[in-house]
Amino acid sequence: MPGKGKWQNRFSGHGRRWTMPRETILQQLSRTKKHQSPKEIFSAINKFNPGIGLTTIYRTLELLDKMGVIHKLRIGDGQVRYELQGKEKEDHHHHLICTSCGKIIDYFDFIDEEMELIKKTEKALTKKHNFVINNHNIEFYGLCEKCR
Amino acid sequence: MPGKGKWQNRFSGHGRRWTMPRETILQQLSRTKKHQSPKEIFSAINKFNPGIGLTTIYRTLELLDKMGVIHKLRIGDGQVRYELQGKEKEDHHHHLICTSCGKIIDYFDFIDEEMELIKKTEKALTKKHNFVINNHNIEFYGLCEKCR
DNA sequence: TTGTTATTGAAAATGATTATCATTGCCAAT
DNA sequence: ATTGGCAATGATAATCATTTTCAATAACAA
Ligand SMILES: [Mn+2]
Ligand SMILES: [Mn+2]
Ligand SMILES: [Zn+2]
Ligand SMILES: [Zn+2]
Repeated sequence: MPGKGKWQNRFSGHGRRWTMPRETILQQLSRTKKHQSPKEIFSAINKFNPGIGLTTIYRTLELLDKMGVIHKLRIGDGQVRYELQGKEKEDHHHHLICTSCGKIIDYFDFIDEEMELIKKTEKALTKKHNFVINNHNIEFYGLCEKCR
Repeated sequence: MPGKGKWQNRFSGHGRRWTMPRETILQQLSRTKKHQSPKEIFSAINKFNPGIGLTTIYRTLELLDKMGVIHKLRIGDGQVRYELQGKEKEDHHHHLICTSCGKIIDYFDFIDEEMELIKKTEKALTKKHNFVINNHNIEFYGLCEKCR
């Protein structure tokens, strides 16, 4: 059944429901590659759909993150940020964060080499500390073109 | 003038003052290798020195971080954490964080290889995005022995 | 010793996130 | 197509970490 919406199938039949707010929030996340905070998402949606509450945004984002549909970012600016989680290997990336203005740049360089190192490290750490690793995070901090 | 305290010289003569609260906070940070939150540091100090306020803890930690004496950690548990910043190359490490109980493990494995990759990436990113990189952060998330 | 001013601590303010709870509406079963 | 159970919602209040304010204090250069 094509045209049902890209994500609906991930909600049906799991005790979860496909609702208008969730669809709207996913649309807003799809609309840009920016890393949006709950408040930003709320503001954007609120302009044309004032019915959706900030609480729902928070809850939905948390759920989508747990489902692996989106990715939660904690740069240090006082609010959490989210971006859509691509499914392809080429979508995997990390971030360059300006400590002055908060600008975030996605970078995709050396990801292969990085993945190799990550795998090796993961393996060693899993064995050494009896730890199951599910995820990793790499970020560079510095000053962007405008701020330095 | 030896025995003046390990850090005093970093405060004198820079418009900064060497005070009892600062010394106490640095002592508390030295007392353990744990990654302590402001509140935890406050509680520990408060037991034997109830005069030092939580506000001062916050301000001092921020200052020490800016001075490069300590390192700020933002794992996702709702509060910032700090650890002493070692000066030797061997002190450089990253973290393994349990998403269930919040346990943090320092690891020092593959740091050399990592540094090589980091340098290469930094170089490329600096050129490509005209960005000055000052710092980086790497962490693995997963489940610790007890939680999995 | 003294004047300047960085530092401090108590209290209040801020601001993001979470909890509560009555209401709504999705959807599987009929 | 209807409906009953319960997941989801939204308004509101509560939490809780961090920041701001401001008057009092104390480090330290002169
Ligand atoms: Mn990104
Ligand atoms: Mn550490
Ligand atoms: Zn910038
Ligand atoms: Zn654990």
